[in-house]
Amino acid sequence: MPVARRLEDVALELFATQGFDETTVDELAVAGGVGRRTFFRYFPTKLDVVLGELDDGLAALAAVLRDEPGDDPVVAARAAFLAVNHYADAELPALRRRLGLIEDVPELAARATVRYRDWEQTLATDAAGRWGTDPASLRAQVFGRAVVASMRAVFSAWHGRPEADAAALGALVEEAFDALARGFSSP
Amino acid sequence: MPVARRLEDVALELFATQGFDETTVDELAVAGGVGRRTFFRYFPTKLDVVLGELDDGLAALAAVLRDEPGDDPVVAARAAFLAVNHYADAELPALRRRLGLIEDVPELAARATVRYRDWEQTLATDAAGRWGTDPASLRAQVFGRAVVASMRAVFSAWHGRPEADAAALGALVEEAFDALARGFSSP
DNA sequence: CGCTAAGCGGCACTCGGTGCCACCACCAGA
DNA sequence: TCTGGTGGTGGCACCGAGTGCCGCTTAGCG
Repeated sequence: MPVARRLEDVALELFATQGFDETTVDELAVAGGVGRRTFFRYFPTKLDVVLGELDDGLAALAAVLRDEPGDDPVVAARAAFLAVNHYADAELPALRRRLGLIEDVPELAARATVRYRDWEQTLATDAAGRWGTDPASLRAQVFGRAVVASMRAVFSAWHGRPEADAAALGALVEEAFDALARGFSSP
Repeated sequence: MPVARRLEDVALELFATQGFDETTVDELAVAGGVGRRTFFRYFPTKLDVVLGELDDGLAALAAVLRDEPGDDPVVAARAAFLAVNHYADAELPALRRRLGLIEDVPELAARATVRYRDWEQTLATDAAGRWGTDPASLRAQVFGRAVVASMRAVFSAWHGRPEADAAALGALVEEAFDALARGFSSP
C-alpha cells in the first residue's frame, strides 16, 4: 500500500475516534510510520487528508460536462453529477466518514467550499456556453453557485439518512435539479 | 474611537497595503496601540477583523424575514435581502475593501462560508414555514443554500464592477432572485 | 565499486491562538 | 484616607500547523 493511501486510512480512523482537532499531525505521522516532515510532503495541510479526492471529482465533472450535448445547462449538469457521483456500495462507508467530518468540523467545511469555487466556475462557463452568454454574467454565475450549493444540500441530506444507499443519492440529485429547473416560486 | 473600531481600521489598511498573510497579528496590535493578547480579546481570530459584521447582517435578515408576510419564500427573501443590504454611499468603499479581501484571500472566503451556514438555515426554515413543509426537506435546504450562493454571486459581480453604486447592488439582487424564482430551464 | 539523485526526516524557526497570572485603574464602603 | 474588590490589560510561556534547510540513506547506473 502506498504511503499516501496508508496515511489517509490511519488519519480517517484517528479522526473518527479521537476527533479532528484532537489529532495532531505528529500522531498521524507516527501512526502512518513516517516522519512528521514526510507527512507534509504528501499532504500540504492536515485538512487535505480528508479533502484530497475532491479535485479528481472536478476533473471528472468537467470531462463529462464537455461531452454532454444539448442547450439546457440544467439537463447537462444533472447528467454530469449523476455520472460523477456513481459510487460502488463498497465506497459508501468511506464516503460517509468523509462527509461526516466535513459536516462537523467547521474548518473542513470551510476548506471544502474553497475547492468548490472551481466547480462553480466550470458550471457557470458550461451554462454560458449553452445559453450563448458571458460566463461572467450574473445568471451564469448564479447558476454555477446554486448548483454547487444544491449538491452540498444533497450530500448533507444523504448523510443525514443513515440507511440511504447509492440509489438514494441519485434520487436526491434528481430532486435537487428539478427544483433548480422549475424555480422556487411555482408550487 | 473604541479599541475594536480602531483595530479594524488599521487592520483593513494594513491588509490592503501589505496583504493579509503578510500582516502578522503583532503588527496589527502594535498599529492599534494594544498588546497582542488584547487583540485576541477583541477578535477571536485574525480573520474576524474582516468578517466581523456578517453576524449583525444575519440578525437583521432573520428579523426582517420574520415580519415579512406572504407564502412565497422567494418574495420574502428578496425583500429581506434588499432591506438588509441597503448601504449608504459612505459605506461603499469599506464594503468594497472587505469584499475584495474575502474574494482573494482563500482563507477568508472559506471562513465566510462557514458564517453563511446560519443564513442558509434561517432561509430554509423560513421557506419551510411558508410552504408548510419540513425545514430539513431537500427542497427547503436547496432553497436556503441556493439563495445564499446567489447572494455571493451578486456581491462578487458588484465588486467586479468598480463603478457600481448602491442602486446597482439592488438591481443585481433583483436579477438573481428572478433567476431563482423562474428556474434555469426556461430561457 | 563509486557516483549521483531522490526520498526521507530531523531540527529549528515563524505565526496563529490560548491559559495563566501579575499589574493597574477605578470605585465601593468604612 | 485606607482597604478591598473588579474589569481591562498585556506579558510570558506554551501548543500545534506549516516551512526552509540540510544531512542521511538507499536505489539505480556507469
